[in-house]
Amino acid sequence: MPSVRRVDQAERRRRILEAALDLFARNGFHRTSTRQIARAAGVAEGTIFNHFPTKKDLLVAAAAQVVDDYFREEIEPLPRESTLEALRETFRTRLELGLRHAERIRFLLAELLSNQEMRQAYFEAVVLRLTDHLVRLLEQRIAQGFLRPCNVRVVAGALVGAFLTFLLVALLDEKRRLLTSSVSEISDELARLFLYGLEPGPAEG
Amino acid sequence: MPSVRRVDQAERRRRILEAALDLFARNGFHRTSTRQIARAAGVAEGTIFNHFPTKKDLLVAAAAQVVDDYFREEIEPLPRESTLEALRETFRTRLELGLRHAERIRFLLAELLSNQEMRQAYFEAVVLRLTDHLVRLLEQRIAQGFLRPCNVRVVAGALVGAFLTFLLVALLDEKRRLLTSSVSEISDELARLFLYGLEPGPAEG
DNA sequence: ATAATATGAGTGAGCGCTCACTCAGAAGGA
DNA sequence: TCCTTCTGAGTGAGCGCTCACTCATATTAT
Repeated sequence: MPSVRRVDQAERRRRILEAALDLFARNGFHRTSTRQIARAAGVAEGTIFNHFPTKKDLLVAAAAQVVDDYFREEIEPLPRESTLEALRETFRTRLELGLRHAERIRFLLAELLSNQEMRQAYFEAVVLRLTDHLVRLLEQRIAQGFLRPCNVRVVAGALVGAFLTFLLVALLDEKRRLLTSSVSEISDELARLFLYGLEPGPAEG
Repeated sequence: MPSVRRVDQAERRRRILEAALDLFARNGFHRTSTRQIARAAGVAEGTIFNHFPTKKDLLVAAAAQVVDDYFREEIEPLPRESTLEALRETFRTRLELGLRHAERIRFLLAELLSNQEMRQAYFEAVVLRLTDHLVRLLEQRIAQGFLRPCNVRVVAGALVGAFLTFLLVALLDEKRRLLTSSVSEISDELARLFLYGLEPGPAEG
């Protein structure tokens, strides 16, 4: 039977991680001191180091938390009915989820870009996971004849890129000079772009 | 006539900036000390502060340098002949230039993501500049009837996103598990994707 | 000689992390 | 039940260190 003590311990750890992630996302890893984290978590500074050997371990745990939270809500496969509808809905739900997690995703990306040691692990966890999923979906639908054959890895990269960029732009564009459309308008246009391309043609109607 | 001293001064400033940018790109802003910069530039630590009041000023100047260097090589408008060819060539030259500047672009992006103060200024300088250029090109070609009407801002965002993502992936994917194709293959596929879309059709041949 | 500039040891602030100590609560004997 | 002993997580002042930045002095150009 788990003692009362152990429950409290897990809860304390969770609170420290929560406080750290919150501060990292708002102010960045380097601008956040362990003293600040302790104050925000309502514990003594030393307690942090009972749960996480170093500040870097806290960073790694925080980054893992972001990835886990994002992928908890599963990316469901495109329904078979209409490819355009399916693409649009996938874009919409993913963009909305991303925008909800935007601050934390920015923190994760910033760390990935500036922290050489974290790249390998999280590149695998985030980018490969996203694109592998897309690659499987694309291959399946090409086999079914719904999409033309193509270099699926390049196309998957472009899809992830278009998606990530909207998150970044949403974060950077505080004056809303670029993100003037709504999420559903954007999803609409992206779905049409990737399905029909930019060439004028009969697909337009 | 400019004195020898003044030439030396400008040259010194340039060397300090060069050394700082090099170290920032390799190790990140926070992991680079002013002592390191001084040693790399071959000057005393105090000299840095004669040219740049604070370390942050050095960061701002370094970031500006990256933007200037990237945009020095002008983005020429698409030639009129073949839209597919033009798109492909634009992607190819931009990707190659980006890959040459990759480490510095990563540094710039990392700072943009983690440094709240720099966002406003550099968002304008980088993202708006790139997309505004694309928006103008797209509108022009739509008016000429070469492309279907569309939400040009969304499409421009997707193009910039696909482009940026390949740079990021190139930087993160050390084991080359995603970037298995050559730059020209990638440009080829992207041009076809954005022009014809993914739907099977007569455009395929 | 004078002004302009370069120098680098020095400064204090702030950092991650430690460790001697505290004390609530579990364990156990009577 | 009550008292004693044991345990280990929690605590926070403080350590050692690094940092950006300063300033008295040296060097150099005119």
